[in-house]
Amino acid sequence: MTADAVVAFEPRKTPVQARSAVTVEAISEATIQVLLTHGADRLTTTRIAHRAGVSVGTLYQYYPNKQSVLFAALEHHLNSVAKKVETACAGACHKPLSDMTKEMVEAFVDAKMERADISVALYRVSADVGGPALIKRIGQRSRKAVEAMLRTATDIASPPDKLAIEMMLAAMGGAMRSLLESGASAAMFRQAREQLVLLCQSYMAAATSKRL
Amino acid sequence: MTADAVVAFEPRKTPVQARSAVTVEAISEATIQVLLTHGADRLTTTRIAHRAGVSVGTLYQYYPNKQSVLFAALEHHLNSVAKKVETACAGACHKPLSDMTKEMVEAFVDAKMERADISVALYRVSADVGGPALIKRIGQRSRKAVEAMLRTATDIASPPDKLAIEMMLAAMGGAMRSLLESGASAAMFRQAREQLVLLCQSYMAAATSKRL
DNA sequence: GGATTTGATGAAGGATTCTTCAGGTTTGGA
DNA sequence: TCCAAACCTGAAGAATCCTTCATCAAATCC
Repeated sequence: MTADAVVAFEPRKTPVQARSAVTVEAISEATIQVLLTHGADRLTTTRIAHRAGVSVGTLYQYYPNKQSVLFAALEHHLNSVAKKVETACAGACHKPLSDMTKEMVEAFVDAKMERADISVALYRVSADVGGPALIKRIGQRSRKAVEAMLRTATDIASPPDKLAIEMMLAAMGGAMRSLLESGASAAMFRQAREQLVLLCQSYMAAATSKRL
Repeated sequence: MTADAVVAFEPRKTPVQARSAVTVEAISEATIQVLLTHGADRLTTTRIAHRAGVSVGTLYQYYPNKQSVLFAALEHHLNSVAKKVETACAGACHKPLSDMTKEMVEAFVDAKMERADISVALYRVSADVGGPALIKRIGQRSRKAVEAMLRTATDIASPPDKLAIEMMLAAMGGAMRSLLESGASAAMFRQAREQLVLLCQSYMAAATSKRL
């Protein structure tokens, strides 16, 4: 998974008939399932194919290699989370800074928690698949969404700058990762969610020098 | 690297003679070097041994398996960082909250940055070796150090609670990871350091309800 | 100086996994 | 009905890599 290997991550063939579309979906699902039930170490292409109810050859008809299968799963998950954050940002415009921050953070936490098991499983393989680069890319998208939202805040003159927003997102993501990987209880998550909101709110407020 | 495999992570034999102590040290160094020059994918026990100037058999005389070699390297790095944070905490007692926070955060950032390359290389293999569990354990140690420091703050009645401190440390570590993995420039790091200090300061202040 | 313990060697065993491809099956249209 | 394209199969090739162990060298002790 060196950087240049990423070029070989694109899917190999696009489904044409309905049955192959089903196959691809099954492989995608199976990947997560194998990850959850067997762990990252015993995640083999053969096992994924078997779980999906197809043969290995079929898997390799749609993905050029094992990494691309995992990459697709990771990408799907991160996109899903990012989309929810973006939706929350769009829905929280024209409100006070702390309100929009709260809604955004909660959307993120909830998106991650919704399938905590998948999140944790994917953290485990992220590094093997160029996860950091993907996270960086998707993180930029989220940053823009947050930035756009903050520009409409009703109680600040100018929004925090780019770096501050990136910092907040990185901190938010990192804190969430710690929590998920430590296998915290549901009760602890409720408290942690509040804390994370507070953390982001206080930072956003502090990073906003001038108020109206 | 499932949980039960961790039992096999302890070193196999302790060096008795001077030459073997040298060997162990060489293996440790070589591990990092191979990781940096060849990448995580081409990190093999044979290569590590070769780089260390010994044979594979020697390596297996001190480590029960490949994972334990990496685990030792990760542990060494994290301990080193934690120690610096603890030292900073000890040296920042009896000061205002924001001062101690600043010193602590800066110590952490500087410790990570000192060998940014190693930090990044180890992030890459962390998951393969049970890194999260180790991070959790060492994180607890750091939390206690921070907690003890905060209890001596001159300008607050009671320090933030356990969860808040854990949250801050998780956010701080996560943000740092993001930064390092994104390969930010030195100039950006200087700004990021300030931002991270601000983030932690504002959160600590917010998490402290009652002031004197 | 000889015996014992500690340390080092590295070829070879053993196991696993990724990936391919030649050949068979199903689908959909003409 | 028949054909071409799309799809699927899964045994086998090929490449790695981890780990061991019988054997040799060095160091320490008595």
